[in-house]
Amino acid sequence: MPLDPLSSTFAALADPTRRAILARLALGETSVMELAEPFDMSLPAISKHLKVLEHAGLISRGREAQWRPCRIAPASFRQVDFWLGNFRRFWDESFNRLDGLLEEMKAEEVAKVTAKASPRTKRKTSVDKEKQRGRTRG
Amino acid sequence: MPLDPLSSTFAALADPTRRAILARLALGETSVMELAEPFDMSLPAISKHLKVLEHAGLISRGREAQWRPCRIAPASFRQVDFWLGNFRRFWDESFNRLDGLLEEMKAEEVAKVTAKASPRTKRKTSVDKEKQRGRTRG
DNA sequence: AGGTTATTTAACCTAGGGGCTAAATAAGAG
DNA sequence: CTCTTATTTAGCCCCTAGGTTAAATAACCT
Repeated sequence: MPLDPLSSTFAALADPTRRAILARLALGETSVMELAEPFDMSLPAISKHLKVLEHAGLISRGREAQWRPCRIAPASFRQVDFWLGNFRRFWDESFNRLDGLLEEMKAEEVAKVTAKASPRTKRKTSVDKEKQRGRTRG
Repeated sequence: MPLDPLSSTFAALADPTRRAILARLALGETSVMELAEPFDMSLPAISKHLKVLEHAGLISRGREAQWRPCRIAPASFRQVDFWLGNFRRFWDESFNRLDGLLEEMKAEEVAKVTAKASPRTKRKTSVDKEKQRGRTRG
């Protein structure tokens, strides 16, 4: 009965209402009432959606008087992104380039600080590297 | 009845069997029989899963004699990644750093042009800004 | 205490998802 | 044509997801 975390997270994301709620929460923490306002739907329905999102680890909830403010919780998003990473090479062409760019910038940053300025000019394109690369993101 | 693309994609990803199938396909194109082999499940069940994945745009299928080889299809993965990008700032530190760096660079650029050089030392925290930001990946 | 606001729980309904078995289709192989 | 292999379709179950309304909590206000 209890789905694995990734399954319940994806399941939670499969509903447009819930994704809209998350989009709203991306703008900042807010109450159930305000979250419910845009939808033509009863409050219990929204309450259920929030429970699903919370159980999926996509949001967390606090308590302030009679309000239960909701906010984005990063963990499950991170897991989804991580899982997606296994497939990124199938579509993200700029993945390698961006990755290279990041390293370059980091190197420059370091160069400034250490004043050692080892010049990076080479890009990597190898495929094997995909596997061994320490995640730059996540 | 017809869910929006993102919803059916997330729904397709919400099943561990289907994710396992995708993981197998990440290793390369293969037949239904071979995809079914690891699972203690009837072939029709697998067939249904494949149909769901195909309808979600996560795989595509060819025809070779009596086989219908399946392979990863990039489009829907890309869409998921794109959607996820709206939330990346919530967990990806390197994303924020990149974002900050980009803004800094832009600011320097502007400074050069306008020759007004208002020194930027502070990182943005405004929420509104998030909306107008063009995606870095995608 | 009694009232108002915010949110959840309970009980119910319906549609669709994921599984099965049996049968149908598609395409090579003899 | 017939046989075998690969895959899908057709029904049939059962259970859960998402919605509803009515009632229960929770916490503030007077």
